[in-house]
Amino acid sequence: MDVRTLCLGILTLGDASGYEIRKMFADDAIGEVFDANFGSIYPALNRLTEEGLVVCTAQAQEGRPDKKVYSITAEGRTLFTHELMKVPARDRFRSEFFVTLLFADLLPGDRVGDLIDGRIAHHQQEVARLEALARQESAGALNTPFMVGFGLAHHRLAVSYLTENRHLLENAGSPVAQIAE
Amino acid sequence: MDVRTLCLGILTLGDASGYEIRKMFADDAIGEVFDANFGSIYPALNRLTEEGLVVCTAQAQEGRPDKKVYSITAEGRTLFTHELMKVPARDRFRSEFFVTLLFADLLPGDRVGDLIDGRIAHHQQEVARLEALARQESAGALNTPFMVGFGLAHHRLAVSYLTENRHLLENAGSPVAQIAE
DNA sequence: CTTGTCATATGTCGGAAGGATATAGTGTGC
DNA sequence: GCACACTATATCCTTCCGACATATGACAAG
Repeated sequence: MDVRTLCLGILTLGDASGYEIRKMFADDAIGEVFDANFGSIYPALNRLTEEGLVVCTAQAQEGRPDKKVYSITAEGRTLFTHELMKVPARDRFRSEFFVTLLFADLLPGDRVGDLIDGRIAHHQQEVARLEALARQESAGALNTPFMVGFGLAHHRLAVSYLTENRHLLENAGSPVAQIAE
Repeated sequence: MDVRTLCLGILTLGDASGYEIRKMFADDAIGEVFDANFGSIYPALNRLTEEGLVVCTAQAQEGRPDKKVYSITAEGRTLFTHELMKVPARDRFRSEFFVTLLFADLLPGDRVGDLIDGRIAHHQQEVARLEALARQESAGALNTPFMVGFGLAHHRLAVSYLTENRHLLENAGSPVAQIAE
């Protein structure tokens, strides 16, 4: 499942421009489970257009630059449905934050605490953002209670895990603490 | 932080071959927070060797093919420490499974349940695997209680979240359920 | 009035890497 | 002897990530 397929999926829910699609990944709950940015979205949309899976209509706007709105074709819908029936590939995850924590004993003593504090704050911001999203009446078709709830559970776990387990790391590089052990 | 940096980090903990490094990503807790496979590990090691950040020693083995063991240089250590002090980039996550669930209403009625069942089973296997890892006396330097605990928390959350919230999806495509609503 | 910032828009480039594939050696089971 | 699994190294091609570029329009600050 590539970004092209994701764009098809999003367009099954309604027409959108490249910029709007990218905003969905950035702001909506779909961004909790899939990441895509301009560098892949625009080439994907261009390719889909060439392949007749979407059609593109240029629109002028007032107070804003012109935009290109993409609509899915019947062929595009068929392909997306077919892709959806495939066995999902395994998840992919990379976190530089956690890799850094893995080598916490190489960091200066207060660096680990700072990193963890900053990270907890980030997750709390995300919780607040998703809670606000959940409260919206017209949150958008991508922000189902299931998806928003998953994002919330995910960020809340991170906060609680870091809070409860930071003690395992925070004295790791401290010679005084190691002498005490 | 790229795979090259990750290889350097792993080699600070001891010499290893490309295959062993890849096995760490596949089997150890580091694989819960960073994904790398042959396609990126070997080019990374070759590049690190060219740049003098690691040195490579070919070793013959009994009962197995020969292997190339990589050792980090002092220059490599310095670079890794320097990289570790950088602000970690944001996490990257993609899950075809959850994307598929996002379009659950396009799936046949029992497909969603099958996907969720299979997914829960997968997470439970991972929990069992990590629990066994946590019980090992010599689990390896990469399998710290913090990292293993994070992986366990993560998979356990997935199981409980899917179990408790699958009802939001499983009647999604059912006309009978929608009439009842 | 000018400059800077932000949001809305589209787009591209170069390097990294993901998945699949290839090859080789060794051992085990049928 | 063949198939399979594990240990090993390696590569290829497609995708995409992060940074960057450009344009339009609105707004704020000096």
